[in-house]
Amino acid sequence: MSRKRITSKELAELVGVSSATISRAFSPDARIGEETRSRILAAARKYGYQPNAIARSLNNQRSRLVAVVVNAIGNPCEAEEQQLLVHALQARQLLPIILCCGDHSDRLQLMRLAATYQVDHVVIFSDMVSLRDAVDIFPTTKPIIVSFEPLDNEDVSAIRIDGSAAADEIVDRLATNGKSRFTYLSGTSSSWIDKLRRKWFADALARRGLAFVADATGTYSYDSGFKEAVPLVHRFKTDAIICGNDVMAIGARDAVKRVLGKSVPEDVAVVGQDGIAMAAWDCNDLTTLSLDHVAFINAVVELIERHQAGDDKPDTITLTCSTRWGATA
Amino acid sequence: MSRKRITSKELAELVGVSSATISRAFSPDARIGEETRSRILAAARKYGYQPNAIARSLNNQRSRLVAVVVNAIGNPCEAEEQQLLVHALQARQLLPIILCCGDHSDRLQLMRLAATYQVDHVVIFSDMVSLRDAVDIFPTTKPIIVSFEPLDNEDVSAIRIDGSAAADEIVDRLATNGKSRFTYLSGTSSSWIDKLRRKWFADALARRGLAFVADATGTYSYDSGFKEAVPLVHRFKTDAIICGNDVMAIGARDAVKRVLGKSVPEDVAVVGQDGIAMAAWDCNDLTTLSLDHVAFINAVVELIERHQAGDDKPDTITLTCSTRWGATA
DNA sequence: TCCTTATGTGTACACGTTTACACAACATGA
DNA sequence: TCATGTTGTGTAAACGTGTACACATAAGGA
Repeated sequence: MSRKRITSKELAELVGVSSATISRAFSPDARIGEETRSRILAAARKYGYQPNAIARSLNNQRSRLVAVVVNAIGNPCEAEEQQLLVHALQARQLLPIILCCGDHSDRLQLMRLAATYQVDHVVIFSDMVSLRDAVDIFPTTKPIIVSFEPLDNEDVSAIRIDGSAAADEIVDRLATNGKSRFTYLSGTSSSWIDKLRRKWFADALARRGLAFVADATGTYSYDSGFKEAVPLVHRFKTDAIICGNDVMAIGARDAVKRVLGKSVPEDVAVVGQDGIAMAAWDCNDLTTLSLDHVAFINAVVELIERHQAGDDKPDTITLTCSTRWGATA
Repeated sequence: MSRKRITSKELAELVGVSSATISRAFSPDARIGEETRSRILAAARKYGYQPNAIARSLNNQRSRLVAVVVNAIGNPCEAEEQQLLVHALQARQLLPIILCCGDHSDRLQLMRLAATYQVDHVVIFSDMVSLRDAVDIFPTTKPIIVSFEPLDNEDVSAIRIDGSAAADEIVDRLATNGKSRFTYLSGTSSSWIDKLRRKWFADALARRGLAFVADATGTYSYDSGFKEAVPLVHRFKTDAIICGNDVMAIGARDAVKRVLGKSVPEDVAVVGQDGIAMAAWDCNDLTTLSLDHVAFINAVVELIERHQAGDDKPDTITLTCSTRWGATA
């Protein structure tokens, strides 16, 4: 019984006006008689007419679609930002198209597909896609990158995140508590975000004449944190594990306690990164280098709004991380 | 420097053919000379031409967009399904538009906005939108509903989930272990999904001459599980809390252990629902009524594929839940 | 009275594709 | 030889909007 959607020309016929007038009834600041408009809106409600956004986009050269490039949806470490962003977009009548690039075989093709939909903005959270590819695939839409290092490309806007001060704070407290055999558990081997996060801590250690005694690499997942922590403790006698994100930190803590039978933080301290909600749960109470997710998304939205308003001047906003002190370090 | 995107007519000019031939070069089974096609594809690569999907959608009456209506992105209880679905869609060259309806002030308007984009399919995970509204807003696109109760509308396809057998199993074991003062912690007061989940357990209890001694209502969140569990134990002396989802179960368990100082499951058993990955983490090891997420999404994708192929006959697929036995019950 | 200006509406085209139709060139079979 | 079919390509219309332009009407000022 699914009746076809009514078109502006058909509605015009029914109301007794031209299709142009229908269009005017739906744009707030168009020259149209007050009486005509209300007659049209009433008829639209009656017949279930809604302007076709696809046709409008083709005409306008504005789709009001936003490509959001992420690694995964499920992983809590990105989920909070995604949720905030989607809400902010929806409040502005923009629709998000999510691209999961994390384990997708051909990220570039996926991004090209999204590009054919003439998205108005591109937000890149994923560290799996290079800046170079992004501007290549979206030549007309300047992407907004979530960056952890200075960009050499002046055509893109970016949010830069600086955790060096917080890392320094954390290392300071750990060293004061007698820790000396620091190790780093990466989330991935290929990401420059991960490399820079490590560098914040490595620099803080260096300032005190210390260095990581060992490194391991996981997959940003609980299981990988659990598994990789074991040799760090066993073979390298670490007494402080810095993890690439909070989920791995929880995994590492579980391994230290359950598999190795050691206490946290007395025997081995565990530090996370991200500051996700779960870190504050009573059963976790994680010490973590945390980012203010709200400020972060506000910055992204700010850039999008400027871009939407036609301001093509790219800009970079820098945010500073803070520390959440928990029971694990 | 963002050069404008090249159009099919312009490319035609460059290659020396008509724009129709350009189009043919991009559709696999069109009548076109092999030599011409490769010449066009080479030129397309050279000038960065990609067909405009918006224009194609307008012409085709097929957008290859899929509206995915969810409560929230962040909440782990839905995230796994979302991730699987998005991947399946991307593999089929379909793009998901996520609609977060959970705490959105005007869900209906949000859905109407998506409807104007002429989405090909609609998948409704959220229990916050009624079937009636959905078919109303997407009259031309038959929605696929994740349903927990028999549908009275023959125009929609649905996945139905049946957890009664698993609930029976769980109640059986708890009763055998001497539990008798069961309580239910809902995730929301307004959802019929939640009501049906509760009914699975209520029926299982009834079969043994038992009934819930008290009810509480949270918000599907850790914090609400933590908070609502306290009075259930204190005032109602419950010895078995059935929770609306896993996250609340983790919160409830924490409250029982840390705030009330009781042991789980000896003093109070805690049961979750969903079977999310986190439930299996060493620190949680939750007993939970769990759904096979892969089978679930496979069913959704199956319905989408049929619909995409032009099969308009609605169908209902039923899935049965199983039990994950952990250390909390 | 006429000129000017504001207001409301219709006409026609553009946005970038896809595709039905027509047609030319060429091959095939009798 | 001609009728028939196949192949490759161009022409033109359609998809459903938004909007520049033209125009008719009404209002206001001299």
